[in-house]
Order: sequence, then C-alpha cells, then structure tokens
Amino acid sequence: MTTQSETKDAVLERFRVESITEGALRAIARKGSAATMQDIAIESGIAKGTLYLYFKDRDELLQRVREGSLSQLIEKIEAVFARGLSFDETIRELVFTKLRFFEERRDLYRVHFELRYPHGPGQTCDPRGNAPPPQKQMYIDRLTRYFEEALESKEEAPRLALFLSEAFAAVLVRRMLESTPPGIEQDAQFLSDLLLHGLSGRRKKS
Amino acid sequence: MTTQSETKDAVLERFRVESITEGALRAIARKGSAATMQDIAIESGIAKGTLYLYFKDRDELLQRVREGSLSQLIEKIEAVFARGLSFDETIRELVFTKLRFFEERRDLYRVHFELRYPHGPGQTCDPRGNAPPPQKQMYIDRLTRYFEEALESKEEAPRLALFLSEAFAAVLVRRMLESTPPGIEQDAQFLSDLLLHGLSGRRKKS
DNA sequence: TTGCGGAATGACTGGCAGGTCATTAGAATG
DNA sequence: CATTCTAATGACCTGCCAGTCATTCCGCAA
Repeated sequence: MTTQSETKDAVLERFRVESITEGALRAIARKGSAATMQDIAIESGIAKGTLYLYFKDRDELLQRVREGSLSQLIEKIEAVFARGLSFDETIRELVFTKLRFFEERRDLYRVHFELRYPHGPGQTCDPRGNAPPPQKQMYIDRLTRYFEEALESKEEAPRLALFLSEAFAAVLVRRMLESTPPGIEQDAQFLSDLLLHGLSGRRKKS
Repeated sequence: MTTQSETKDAVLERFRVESITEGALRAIARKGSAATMQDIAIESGIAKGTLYLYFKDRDELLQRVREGSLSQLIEKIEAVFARGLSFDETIRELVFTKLRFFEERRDLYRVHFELRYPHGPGQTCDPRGNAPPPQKQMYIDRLTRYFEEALESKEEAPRLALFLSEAFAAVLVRRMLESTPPGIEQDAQFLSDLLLHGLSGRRKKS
C-alpha cells in the first residue's frame, strides 16, 4: 500500500539521518571540525557515498549537526525562561542549566565550540555581502529578547547576549582543560555572582 | 670584513622576516586562517619557496605572526598596569586600551581572532598529552597575575582572566559585524560598567 | 669582464579530502 | 525461484595546498 510504505520510508529515512548525525557528533567530538567525511562515515557505520544520499554536501551535514545539538540546549533554556523567575534567579538558572548540560554531554560541547563559526572562523567579518551565519543565532536571539524585556537599554541587549554567551564558553573551555574542575555548583555560583554583581565585589578589601 | 657582513646579513634577514610576517598579516586579514602559503608569498611580494628559507613550515610562520601581533597589544596592556591605577580604573583602562587598539588595527583583530586556537579549533581539549597552546597564553597569564594580586580568591583568577578576555572578544566580533558601531568610548564605558558592577545594576527598576 | 657562491624562484610532487558514479547486494514482488 | 528495482558501496576523479629542489639570478671579488 502506498501510504504505508511512504510512512515506512520516511521513518527509515529519519532513522538514517539521525544515526548519521550521531556518528558525525562522535567524529567531531573526537577530531574536531577537521573530521572528514570518511571519519563520519566510519563512525556512522556506513560508506562515505551513502552520506551523500542523505545530505547534499559536507556543509549541509555539519549544519544539521549544529542545529541538532543546539536545539537540545535551547529547549532547556526555554524551560528556564518559562518558569517566570526573577531576573537574578533567571540568570542563575541559565548559568546552572547550561553548565550542567555540557557537563553531561561533553561531546556536545566540543561540537558547540567547534562549529561556532561554521564557515571557517575566517568568514566572520564577511567581505562579500553574505548573510550572517544562521547557526546559533537562535540561541543568541533568545537571550537578546530576554534582555530587551528585562533591561533598561534595548540597544545593549544584543551585546549583552553575546557577552554572556561567549564569556560562558570561555569558562567551559577552562573546565574542559582542567583535570579536576570545581563542582558545577561552585562554578555556577561563581559565574552568576560575577555576571550579576561584577568584579568590584570580588576585590580585596584592602 | 666578517663581523660587518654578519651584521649586514642579520639585518637583511630580520628585514626579510619582518616583511614576510607583515605580508602574512595582510593575507590573514583578507582570507583568514585559510590563507595559503601562496597567498602569503604574493602578499609579501616574494615567491613561495622563499618563505621556506626563513620559516621551517607554515606552523612556524603563523606562530610568528601570532606572537608578533600579540606582543604589540601586550605592550600596551603592560603600560596600563604600570600606571598603578586603582582596580576599577585599571579595568576601565584595560578595556579602553584593548578596544582602541583593535579599532586602529582591524587587521590585527582578524589575526587575533583567527589564530586563537592555532592547532585548528579542535585541539583545545587535547586528547594526547600535548602541551597547552603557547599562543596568547602570555596575555592571559598577565591578566591572571593581576587578578591574583588584586582579588580575594587566587583560584578564581585564571577563570576571571579567560572570562574577561573572551567576553571581550565577543564584543569585538560584534563591533566588526556592525556597519556603524557605537563610539569606542560608549562601548568601553558599557563594558567596564558591566564587568565591574554586573547585570544587576542594569535591570529595569520595575 | 669573468666566474663563483649563495639567495630566490616556481614548476613539480605527494598526499589528502570532498564529491561522483558504475557496480553490487539484497529486499520486494510476481 | 526468477526478476526487478533501489539503496548502498567504495574505487576513482579532481582540485588544492604544503613542501621540495633543480634551475636561475645576482652581487661581489678577483
């Protein structure tokens, strides 16, 4: 029957796509953005050519991986916003959530970091008038919107969002490098305090 | 005479090395870390093969460019520390200095950004026991030392330094992307306030 | 002017990785 | 069981780029 087999095909297709992106995730977690199509194929347990049955090219595949990994984070972030906490509490929860998320899924962190500037880190200041990278934009946008609502100055919101997100990435990098990082509670506390109250409070009394 | 000619050779050599690194700077400013040896050669006005008379390989050349571009910034940063200002003033001056530096030398910014994680962004969480990337370490180290002296908790200093530096990078990226960024004074003010006093102060009074 | 020695050159090589496509395997159908 | 049809395969093609080296060029000394 046509409709049935179409459904089955769709399911199979989705399964394939999913197992490929998972393979890619593993490959990237292992080799970074230098992971080749061959690497991804091996990690997915299929042949290289097969990749091209499901993805137009390497870019499309990586784009997909990026979106997939980010969407999981965005879901959790959204849940924090939905709780309707106070501003300070929201920030604290955001920090804690993000930290915990990447603690549980280090592989995703690597992806997050690696694919931050997908066109090769170079194309950030785009000489040709290309569109800005669509990746991760969603996440930053969400933060931006929140800040626009919560803070005085709308103009500063995008900067703040970026600031928050990148500063955060920095600390995550740090954690990844440390053999025995502090507990996430400690780091979360530290970061939240820093974000909310700044350096001044941490100065020596002297 | 031997000593004289040695000196002359040394001068010539230094001149060559310098003009190559300048060429490389231009090439990277234009094409990012994807700049090829050919690009660099052309931009330096010499042949590709000649590059290898002065540098062992591409890595060594890029390493050199990195060091060179950073050392200029570090000099200015050091000057700020040397002024013996109060903590808050120091932070403000650091921010302003760095912002102004990259405003004047956008090409250097591109290099700074591109070469942040030289081994390919991937090698950050180093699976084999390699040494941590030597690049830029100096700059972060300098900040770390300052924080160790100025703040309560020594353990937090490295995180703070990274935090500061990366958050900063984020805002720089933002500036690069904007067609009409705010004046550096505004951005500097904004960033300094944020760093010193945190988000709390910027919240709507509501 | 001639000849020498080292610096500069750029055609060439090797290897690598993205992408293609003729071939194959194996599931579905009759 | 034979046939067909399509998903999967991986050998192959292509272009790219780091790095090499036989050749050329040039300044200088005799």
